[in-house]
Amino acid sequence: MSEQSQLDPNTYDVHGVQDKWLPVWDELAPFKSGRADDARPTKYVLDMFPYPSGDLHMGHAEAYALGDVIARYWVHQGFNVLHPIGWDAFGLPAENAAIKRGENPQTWTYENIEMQKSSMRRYACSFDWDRVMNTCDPAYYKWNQWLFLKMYERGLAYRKDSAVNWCPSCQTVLANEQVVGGLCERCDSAVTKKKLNQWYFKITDYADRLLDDMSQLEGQWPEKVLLMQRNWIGRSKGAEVSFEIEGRAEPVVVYTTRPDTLFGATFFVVAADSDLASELATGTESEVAFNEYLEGVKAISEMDRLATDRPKSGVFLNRYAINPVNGERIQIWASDYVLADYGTGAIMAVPAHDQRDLDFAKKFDLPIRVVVESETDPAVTGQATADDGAHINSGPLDGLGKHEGIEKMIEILAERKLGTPATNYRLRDWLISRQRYWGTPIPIIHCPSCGEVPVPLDQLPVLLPDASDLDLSPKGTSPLGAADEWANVPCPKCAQPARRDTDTMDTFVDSSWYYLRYLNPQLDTAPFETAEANKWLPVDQYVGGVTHAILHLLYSRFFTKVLFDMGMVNFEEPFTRLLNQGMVVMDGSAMSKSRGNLVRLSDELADNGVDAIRLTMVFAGPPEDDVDWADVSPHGAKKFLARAWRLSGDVTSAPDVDFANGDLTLRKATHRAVADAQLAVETYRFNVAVARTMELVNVTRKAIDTGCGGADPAVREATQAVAIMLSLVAPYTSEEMWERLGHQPPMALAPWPIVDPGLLVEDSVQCVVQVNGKIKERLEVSPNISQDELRELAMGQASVIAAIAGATPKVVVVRQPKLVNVVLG
RNA sequence: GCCCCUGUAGCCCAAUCGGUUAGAGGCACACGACUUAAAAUCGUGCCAGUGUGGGUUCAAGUCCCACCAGGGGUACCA
Repeated sequence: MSEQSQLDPNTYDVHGVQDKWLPVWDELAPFKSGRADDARPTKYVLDMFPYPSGDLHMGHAEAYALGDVIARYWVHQGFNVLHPIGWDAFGLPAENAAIKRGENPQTWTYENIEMQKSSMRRYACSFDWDRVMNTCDPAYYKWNQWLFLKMYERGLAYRKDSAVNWCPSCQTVLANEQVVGGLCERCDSAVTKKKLNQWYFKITDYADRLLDDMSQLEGQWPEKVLLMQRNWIGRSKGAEVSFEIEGRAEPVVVYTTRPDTLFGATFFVVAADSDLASELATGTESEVAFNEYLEGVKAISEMDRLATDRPKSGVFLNRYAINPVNGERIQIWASDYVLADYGTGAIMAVPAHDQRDLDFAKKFDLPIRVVVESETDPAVTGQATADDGAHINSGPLDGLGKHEGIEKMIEILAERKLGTPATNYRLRDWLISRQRYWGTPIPIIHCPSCGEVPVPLDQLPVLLPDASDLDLSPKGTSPLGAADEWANVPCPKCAQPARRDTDTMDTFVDSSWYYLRYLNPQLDTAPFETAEANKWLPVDQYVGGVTHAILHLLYSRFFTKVLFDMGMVNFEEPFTRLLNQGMVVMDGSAMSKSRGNLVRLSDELADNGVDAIRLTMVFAGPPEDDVDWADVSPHGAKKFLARAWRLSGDVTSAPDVDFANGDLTLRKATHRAVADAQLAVETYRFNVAVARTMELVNVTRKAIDTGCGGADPAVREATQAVAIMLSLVAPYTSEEMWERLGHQPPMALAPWPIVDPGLLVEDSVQCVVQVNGKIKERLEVSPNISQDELRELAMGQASVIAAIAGATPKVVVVRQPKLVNVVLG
């Protein structure tokens, strides 16, 4: 009571309730999930953890408001909910900010984390604050290194030379996701390729499982995300076929999805930038022309390469391959339309049935042979035909359709040992090396005599050297390379002078397993405890932006499968349900300073308070849709909260009053509202749940003012239901209402109202009687009227008899209790 | 180019299974109350036939086909 006296009981004080309840919640810790004696069933709600670049913004406000609805709902439903938060704290922005301001990336990062943490507390996120962790803590990245070494042991971490994305301005490699339209996402320079020796995770070993296990996620993840992952993995089935090359001892293998069109292969193309192309060109009269062409190809920027309507180019190598099924001598060309790193880097070209091959054939006047019957002639129309049809000009395949043709050809090739069935993937291994400072050092030591030597597990973590002694500005090699004292160490095997690997890991490694670290963020003997993992995981509900639809979610799924194979977890998919929230935009476009449409979260919170902003986010529309701040009304949300709050002051019955004697109409409305809201929350229609709550507030207001009055027990029942439903989105208002209603905090732990099915049943429902679909009569009938009874009743109505006018009904459709339709001839 | 999603009042959005006269909620607007007045607040009210054209059905916002518009994904993957 002493606390309440600080607030004016007649005025809804937005900031007053925040200041009042925040310390109380800190004290009561209603969302603590680690108690050993907790017998409640478990749920794990996970929000994608934030990157600590400055304070929270509108996007965070939306995402965390949505995750909170689910977490708080499950708590009210009696679950022991694990809802943790941490920071994805390694990464380039910290390094860039440090370079710009001359600060230490570590200082910058931890300052931002503290700022975000305090904003989140005030925003009343239902996090378990005992489980906080940051990926840049040595206690965390130690286990990145441990996992890396376990992967290395299993042959899943390896080094290779490869052409990687390189930004000549930033002087660093870029991940695929940092190349936008061929340009560096930060400085807009044209990205080039550079051959470097880098570390990779062998995610391609898991391609089939990553693809096939998606069937478990069907219906639980957005269809769009599953589709994007399927496309990204890009499994295709076909065959590998050997072609003899004149003047070369070894045959060359090509991959094709259409082995049935082999009789239509009229030339052969190798990727211009492949080793094979150079080898075939060397010593021929085309060598000079080829080298010129290759230089030209290398000079083309990534951006230009992406142009789809680029004309085909290439050079004849003056070499010939032999078509294995018909013995034909076919020309070998080099071109950049064949990719060196997909399949075998060489193809059989079937111009009649592949558009790219046809474009090439027409440009260089190469032969075109139709082998699958179609109405149009590709050579004339310029359109390759890929439809099913009968094979022609194909010897033993003649007359067969596409599917049988493929099978038959594979059979023939196998018999003659010229080919085998084969599967190819678009997915590439995951390049994890970064030439950056602010990341996890790769725990490998390079020894001149022993080669790659893993850092012994008992010497982990390999700590980052102090940034203040290093030049972090981009210069094309890792800043760690300059830390000689750090890098020069004796080889763990032979004790001779050796050198640490100076690259750091991609930060996607950090986020691939953080959901397991929350179980025991302080644990010093393992990344996590298997028993705890099997108790809490897989995550029941994951919430985050669709921007991570492919990379983060694919990598996390990969890690989980590796951990499963290592026997460390007993599940193979980490996230059971996934919700992708939309973005917060302004006037239809993404907010940005340069556009001048930035809405500051701190301003919005100051004007309307935490609850109103959370409510606005949730009520704006379906959670997957973008919230356009121009279309919503935080002020309206605040008004509604005041309206709801006012109810709690008008309830005059005692807290323990028996609802059974309350006004029946209001009781029914309450139970209907709770039942609807419950269903809406469970099906992600949070905006609808809010609308139901608003409706109940309106009905209760009327009951108090012009109906049964504030003393009726039903008014208390309704108002308490409002408070609980509201606690999913507006925890401060809800807690305040709960106290005014005579209850103890924390209201977050109050049980969800139990719906009485008896109160959902109506005494009577309206039934329409149609004749030929036109409404002739409305009847009040019992909800459990029988089909025959209703038919009889309807057919007896004067208006219906008049409308039928003596005709014989063709059919009478009865959908009791709501509809009868009499259909005349 | 290919693939996917979405089109409901001025605006944001609702509408288990196909089933009453499409409307739960909100914004905006109009009017009324309060006020010297205005703002704020409270109350009352208003508006579309579901992008277009076909089809299936006794019955279509809901299912099917085509087109149009908007949004997203992808980029020569053989």
